Amino acid sequence: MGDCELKLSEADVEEEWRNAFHSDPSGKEKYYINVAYPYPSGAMHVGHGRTYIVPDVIARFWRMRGRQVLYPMAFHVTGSPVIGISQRIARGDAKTLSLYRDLYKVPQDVIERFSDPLAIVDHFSNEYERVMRRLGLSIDWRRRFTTILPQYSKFIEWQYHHLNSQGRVVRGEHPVKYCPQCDNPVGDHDLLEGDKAEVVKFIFVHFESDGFLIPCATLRPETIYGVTNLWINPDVRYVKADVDGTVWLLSQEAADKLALQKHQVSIVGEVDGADLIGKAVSHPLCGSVRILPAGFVDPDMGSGIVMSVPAHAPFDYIALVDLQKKGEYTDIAPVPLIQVDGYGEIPAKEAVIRHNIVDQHDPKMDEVTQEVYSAEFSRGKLLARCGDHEGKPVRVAREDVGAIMEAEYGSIWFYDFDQQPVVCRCGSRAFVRILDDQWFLTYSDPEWKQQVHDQIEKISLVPPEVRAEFDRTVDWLKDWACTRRVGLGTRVPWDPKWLFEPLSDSTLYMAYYTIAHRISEIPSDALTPEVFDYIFLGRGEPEGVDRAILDELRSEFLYWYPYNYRFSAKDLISNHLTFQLFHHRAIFPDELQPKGLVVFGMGLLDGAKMSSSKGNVFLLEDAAQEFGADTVRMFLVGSAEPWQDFDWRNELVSSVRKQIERLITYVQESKDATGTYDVDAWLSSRLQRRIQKMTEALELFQTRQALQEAFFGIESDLKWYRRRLPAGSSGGAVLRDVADTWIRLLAPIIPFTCESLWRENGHDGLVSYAEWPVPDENRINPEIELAEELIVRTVEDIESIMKILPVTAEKLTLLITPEWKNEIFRRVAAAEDRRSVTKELMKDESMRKRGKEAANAVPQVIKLIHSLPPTLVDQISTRAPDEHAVFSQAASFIEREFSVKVRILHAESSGHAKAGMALPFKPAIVIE
RNA sequence: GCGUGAGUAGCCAAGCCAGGUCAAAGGCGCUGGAUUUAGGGUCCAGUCCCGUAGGGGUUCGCAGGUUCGAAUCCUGCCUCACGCACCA
Repeated sequence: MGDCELKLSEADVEEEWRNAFHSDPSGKEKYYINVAYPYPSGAMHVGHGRTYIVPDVIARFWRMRGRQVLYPMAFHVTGSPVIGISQRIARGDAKTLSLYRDLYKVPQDVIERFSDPLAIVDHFSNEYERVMRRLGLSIDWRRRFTTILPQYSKFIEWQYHHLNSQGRVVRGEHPVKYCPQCDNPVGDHDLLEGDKAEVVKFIFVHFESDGFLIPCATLRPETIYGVTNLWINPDVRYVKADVDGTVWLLSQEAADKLALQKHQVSIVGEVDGADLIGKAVSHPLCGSVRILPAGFVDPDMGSGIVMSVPAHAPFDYIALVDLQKKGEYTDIAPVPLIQVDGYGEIPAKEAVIRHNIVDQHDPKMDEVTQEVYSAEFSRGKLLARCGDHEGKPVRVAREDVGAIMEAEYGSIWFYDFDQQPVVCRCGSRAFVRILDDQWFLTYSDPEWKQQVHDQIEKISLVPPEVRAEFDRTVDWLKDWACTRRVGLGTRVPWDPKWLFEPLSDSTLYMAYYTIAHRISEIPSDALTPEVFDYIFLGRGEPEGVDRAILDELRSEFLYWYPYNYRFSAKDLISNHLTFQLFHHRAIFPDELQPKGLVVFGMGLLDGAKMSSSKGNVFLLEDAAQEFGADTVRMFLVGSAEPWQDFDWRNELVSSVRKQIERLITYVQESKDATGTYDVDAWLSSRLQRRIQKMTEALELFQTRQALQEAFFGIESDLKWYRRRLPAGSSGGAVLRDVADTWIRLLAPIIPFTCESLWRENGHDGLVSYAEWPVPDENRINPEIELAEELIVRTVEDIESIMKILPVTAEKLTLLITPEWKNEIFRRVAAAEDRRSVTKELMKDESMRKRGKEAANAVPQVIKLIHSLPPTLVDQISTRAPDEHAVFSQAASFIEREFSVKVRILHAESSGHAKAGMALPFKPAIVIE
């Protein structure tokens, strides 16, 4: 519709806002919110859009309510993804190039610079800012920074200086994916194949034979009690190796892997697998068993030698059966050690039979193995032959037996991938390597955990249900490897070959925002830990920076901190959001701890998960281009509450656009409204309630609910208002007041439109800083609302009768309830036990006089009361409207609505057969 | 498998925590009507089934249970989402 053109385009408004949201400490009460900053390695899609728009709505709301609001933004460029991206682009990788060229629409000349990872983050940081401005985010852009800024690095150094001196950073060992060719750890994005592979921790069970050790890798150490034999591949050449001073027999592959896992390995000899068949080996927990041949044994898995538990491992069972079919080793029988519901004595055997497995090459073997494994792990209990472990659940026994083997029987841990192959992008195979000088944050520290638990109790969480998840996360956290060898970031000051990894350098930056715009002017060399101590902790006598400046920074920090709310998607609860609580607790005093967290749901696109790599994304800028920024905003905050998942569907979005157009048309039409009408007071009264409800909703971050009230609520009030006006009228001067209020209520959500309308309605300043509407108690009029409610309900009744009436109505008579039924209504409403009301009432002389008529009315009234909202029941019983007067006044309205002659009569004086149906708030209706 | 949360009419989504207000708000979609209506606007009505008087019947993942009464409380089951670690 072309007639709702706005004076100011979105671009005009964006320009007016360019510097409008710079925020400095003032005499006003502050409101500081922040969001998890983006990693700018690609373009923003609509899912990102909501993450930043919801806080913007909140920021705009509180700004209008007179708070000094700070909403800052920065960019997280720490880590290694962009390094991988830049290398893939340099290499001309088609998939990556297509993603950046076709999906993100990066110009060719810019892509060419992307072989430098910094060019990528620079480019997309600027893009983010541009698109965020396009969407109207009221951010103080002066405070923008990236996490590799020298000043920020100094800040991180300061943070870790404290954590380290508190003993919260410790050295330990950690398994990583590692490429021997590149001599470097590799991230998932650095892999050609196996990027989903996980590192699994096996235990080596050491069997002994002729003075050397035979290790068998297993995840199920408790099954040692059921070992009947070992498996070895007769076609593989094994090696004898000196491992940490003892001679082991294992595959060459396993020996190589061990060498990467902090073991001294040197090969001392070779043995054919075939030569080992039949040898006896022993372990103290299972005694002596023999080595048997099996073709399924892979030298690249574990040690290349497998311990066999035929009672519980289908592979072992079927391999044994295969041999026995040939008449060999018939003296070996499965030894059960686990009892599990749903299976008999030998679960592996049952499963194999149930699935009709013929031999060990059956493709169903993996599935069968998984089935038995799962059943035993979740429900299994150990049998008597397991000694002290009898009766223990499998998951407990597994831990216990593993620990005993490690402590008493020389077992070691062995790491390997859960799938093969894992290949580095250099083409070489990747392995698990143990880095023994890795730095850890001691999140496992029970005292620290307790402090965080205490903090979680005090913090405001939205929605409150996530509290349990935070607590669980704190309990579950172990020490966190907080450093990496490759990537962008800040070096560990005391061990500069390491960098702080991304989740560990982004836990305190909300504090950095408060001074970011000022500190960038100070040379980083001057930013010693003492300087930050002064700014953030208020102590010390730092040199090198003008004290007056430091005092200003200190006071700005104290003005804003602690932050009021931090926003983030729910997938960060289990790491980032909880980490930052740990760090705040460790560094800042009680009064500076985070006050609140808001957790978002996830975004879907046409019902499917949004994913850049799968191309299932809708870019935010494209959305703004196609629908307008306000439409995008209104859809994103209105289609679901922030913590719920939302689904972007283009056809739903276009209807939002029509809604905004209706608003514009309404406001523009209301400009000339004059005069007064009877219903004005009702509209005014309703408006006050809408203001109140929307305000409450936004205070609770319920953007959807807020929109329901402020948009659809007011719209539906207006529809009824217009319907109630005399024929030919388009409404009174009250509409101008409604328009002014409406614009302000919607300004946080659709600020571009509202900014323009506000201007058009003759206001000078920005609506972004206009005063938030406050409900005017004097204009709330319950009597009028109640009277109008009576009319609404009656009109609905008339409509539903008309609908099923075959004849055209000419006359309509409303029969008003007699006063004594009002008395019954009041008595029933007030009664504790509604079942005995009749008896009570009949004790009353005046009621008894009416006899059966009164007795019949009671159940009718009870039913009526049950069907009305309790607040309405209260109102009717405390101040029942003069129904005759209400309808007399509305008679011409009803006549017009239904094209009938209307009469209003008292039921008692009518004598009509339907007169008895008249009840309070429900007149009898006679249509003829 | 473990942890957390969720399953409501064609779709989205309120309500459930504090049982009767619930055939269940609101929006979208769809259907019909009105409109000097451009077949994409606006307004009105309908949208589980039945009904020539404002009513009745069957519903809120499935199966039970508690209660005078359950979408709302309890138990079991099924399904889905997020997380399960060194990664943004």
